[in-house]
Amino acid sequence: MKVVEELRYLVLAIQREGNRLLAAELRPLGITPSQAEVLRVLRDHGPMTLNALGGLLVCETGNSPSRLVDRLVAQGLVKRGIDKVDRRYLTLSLTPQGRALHRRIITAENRLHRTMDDRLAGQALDETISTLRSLADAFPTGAALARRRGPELAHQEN
Amino acid sequence: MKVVEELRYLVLAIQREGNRLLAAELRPLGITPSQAEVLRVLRDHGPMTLNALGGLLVCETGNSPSRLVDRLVAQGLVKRGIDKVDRRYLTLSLTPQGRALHRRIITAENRLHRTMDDRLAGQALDETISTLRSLADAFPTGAALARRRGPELAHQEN
DNA sequence: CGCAAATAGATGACACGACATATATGTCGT
DNA sequence: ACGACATATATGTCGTGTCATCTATTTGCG
Repeated sequence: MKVVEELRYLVLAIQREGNRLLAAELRPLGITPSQAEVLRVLRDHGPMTLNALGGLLVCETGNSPSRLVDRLVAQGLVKRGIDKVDRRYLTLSLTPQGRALHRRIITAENRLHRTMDDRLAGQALDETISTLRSLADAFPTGAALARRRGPELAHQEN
Repeated sequence: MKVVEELRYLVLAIQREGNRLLAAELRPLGITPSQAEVLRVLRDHGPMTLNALGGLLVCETGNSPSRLVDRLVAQGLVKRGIDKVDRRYLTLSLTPQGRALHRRIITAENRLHRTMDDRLAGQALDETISTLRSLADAFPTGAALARRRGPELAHQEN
């Protein structure tokens, strides 16, 4: 098996299992990993339009995450307003419940991160991270992630 | 952002983009990346039951990939027979068309792999691969992958 | 034998993701 | 002001993935 092919399958396997574990941690909170990412981005990067949100999400490319946001609005976690000046734009922001839930999300995510840390048993990750970055940064969602690491915003991280 | 968290998002981004690119390469062939993985496993690991197939797939955990196989059977790429001795078991194998299509799949995958190689620009991947393996191997789908790497060690014939 | 437990697979339900297309709103050239 | 174009968002469709539950078949134990 070619090296890049093994890399491809490893990435697939890790993404699947990570997602499954995170989904299990989040299930008691009534949300999914993708929904959690939306809440995270809205909390860190303030009120924003749907397109801007899409530009910062890793979990969804290209498309406007209308339906993803729909479910969060339906749960009362996100407020969807219409821009007064240009009625095409939405203004998405967390509701107080959304903000409160996000604190519990961080706890759940930290449990996953602890599990991952244990599996990695103190291995250095620097080279791995930088290799994966050079792969990811060339792509839209990788760029989204880079944007969240962001030049301008040094928001507080959990 | 914590290191393992960055790792998690990088893996997500790379998986998404890789899947998108591969899907684009495979679209002219009328199949999806998951379907391609089934054909690959069936070609490499002979006729097998649905559960055994599920045990070698990275793209789907736990469940029997009934519906995934359904579409391949509908396309005439996979033959689904019933075991004469124990009628609970299926016998899945590639049809000649499935075998023929798999050759074209390899070409498509190689185009993706070339793209990935270019992005990685000759960086050494050894450490990255071994780090990711230590993460993946602890999980079922990672184990599936390990089983595919070393078919000789695999005594999972059920 | 006769029936409970186990095993293989199928199916229902739900939320993604991706692509294509549709709708609503705004901008701009003339 | 009008109409083509552009932009933001919504929606239809399809194929996963995941979990829960269901059916069919075989096994095992009295």
